[in-house]
Amino acid sequence: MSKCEQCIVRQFNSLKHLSNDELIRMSACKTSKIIKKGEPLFLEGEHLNGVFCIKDGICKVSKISDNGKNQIVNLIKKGDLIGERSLISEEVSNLNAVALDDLEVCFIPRSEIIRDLEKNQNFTLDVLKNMANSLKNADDLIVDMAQKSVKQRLAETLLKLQTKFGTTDEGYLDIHLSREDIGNIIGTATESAIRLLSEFKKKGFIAIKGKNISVINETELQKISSGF
Amino acid sequence: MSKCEQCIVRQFNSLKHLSNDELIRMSACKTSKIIKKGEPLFLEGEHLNGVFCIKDGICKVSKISDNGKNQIVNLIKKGDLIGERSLISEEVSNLNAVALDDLEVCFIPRSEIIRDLEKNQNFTLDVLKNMANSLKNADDLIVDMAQKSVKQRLAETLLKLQTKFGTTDEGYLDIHLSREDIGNIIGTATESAIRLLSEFKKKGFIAIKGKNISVINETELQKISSGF
DNA sequence: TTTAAAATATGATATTTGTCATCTTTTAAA
DNA sequence: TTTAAAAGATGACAAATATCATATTTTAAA
Repeated sequence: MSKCEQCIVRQFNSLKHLSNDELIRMSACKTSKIIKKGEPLFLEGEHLNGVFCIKDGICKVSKISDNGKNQIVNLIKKGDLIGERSLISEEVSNLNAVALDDLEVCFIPRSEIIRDLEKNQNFTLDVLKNMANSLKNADDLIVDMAQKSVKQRLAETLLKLQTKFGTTDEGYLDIHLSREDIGNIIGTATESAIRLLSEFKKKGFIAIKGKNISVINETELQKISSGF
Repeated sequence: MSKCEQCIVRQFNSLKHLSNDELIRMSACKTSKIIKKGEPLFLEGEHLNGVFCIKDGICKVSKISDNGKNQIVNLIKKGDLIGERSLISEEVSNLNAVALDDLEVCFIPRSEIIRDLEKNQNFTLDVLKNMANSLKNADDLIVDMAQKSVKQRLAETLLKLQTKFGTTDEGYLDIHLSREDIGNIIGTATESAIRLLSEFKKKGFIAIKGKNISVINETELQKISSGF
């Protein structure tokens, strides 16, 4: 079993504010898991008895609307924590978390996190800062969803994916999404997502090879995203 | 100048966790303001040097999209705090706050709030809980905006307004929104909002008298909201 | 490898929604 | 009160997007 004190991933999230003692205690109670591609980390309505720290892989966070359609609200990657929101609200999860590729996670039990939140002010303040940041991102997304066209949202999403996940040596976005996933991120039918991707490709703004997408003309996508 | 220790509004937000000493210090540094209907409490890009506690009135919180359209992301009422998010992130405001009717607010300087966040764990944890709750609401709104039709969103919004603001003796929603505001909440053109309100009225789901709207058939609106 | 299932692609069409124009009503200022 | 401006209402039309059908390609299981 690996040790939290020596885990590099910790540096990317609020756990970096824990003391050595706290980390040792955490090591003793945490468990590691592998979640296979397509499998859920947790689902809506599920009681999360702790939080997950993503050691490797990407996780899509989504919610089923009243209409029965799936909307991806966030993509979580290596170094992120997930599950704190529900834990802090003392509610069952309001979201689904599903592995986009094979996921390596550590599960930290609820009691341990609560203890740290109550005893370690720096940790709590950092969790608060991250939550504030998530809220800002969510507000921005509300505005985009409400006011931008599907085409604008696709352009914006491609740019955001590039910023968040970077590119491979060949210049492709370092994340593999199905067309359905892309539709579920921008909030449109899969067919519409496919059509617009084809259009962007035909116009030379992007290149596509299967699930590999690369941004060719960032400037043009930026223009489309902001409505010109 | 009124005293925070004796202010009933405090009971509705995180300030209820402050000690008497902390409240006395807050009283000494806070300032009261009246914001006239239509006037901004603060605007996007503005540096908020503190937070506001709403003593009376309703405030619309919005953001201008890249397209130049105004999207209302929240309505804030008596007892709510506003401005903590930007303060915690140490950023300029990402949102506009404009008085929907005459607004009575107290301004609490940044240094005072930061001090309480650093010293009073219960206060911080409550701020965190509220932020977690706001994030959940924001995620729900993202899903609605992305997946529901304008008609569904209008039905849902009317029901939400009733829950949040209640009704007057005559049964009207206890909030006065222009048709433009309603459009800006549900993310549609003012004309579309007007048309759908007329349709709901004609079908007997709601009654309208100027800016007064009352929900007549809650069940039917609920059905529409969830897509039936 | 073979083969069935899933994912991708594209056309045709219907529906939803936005935009623009115009008219009426309400509100607030002179 | 009068009057100009703002808000509300409605029609006509255009644009965006969803839906359904079907074909092709890719993926993964037997």
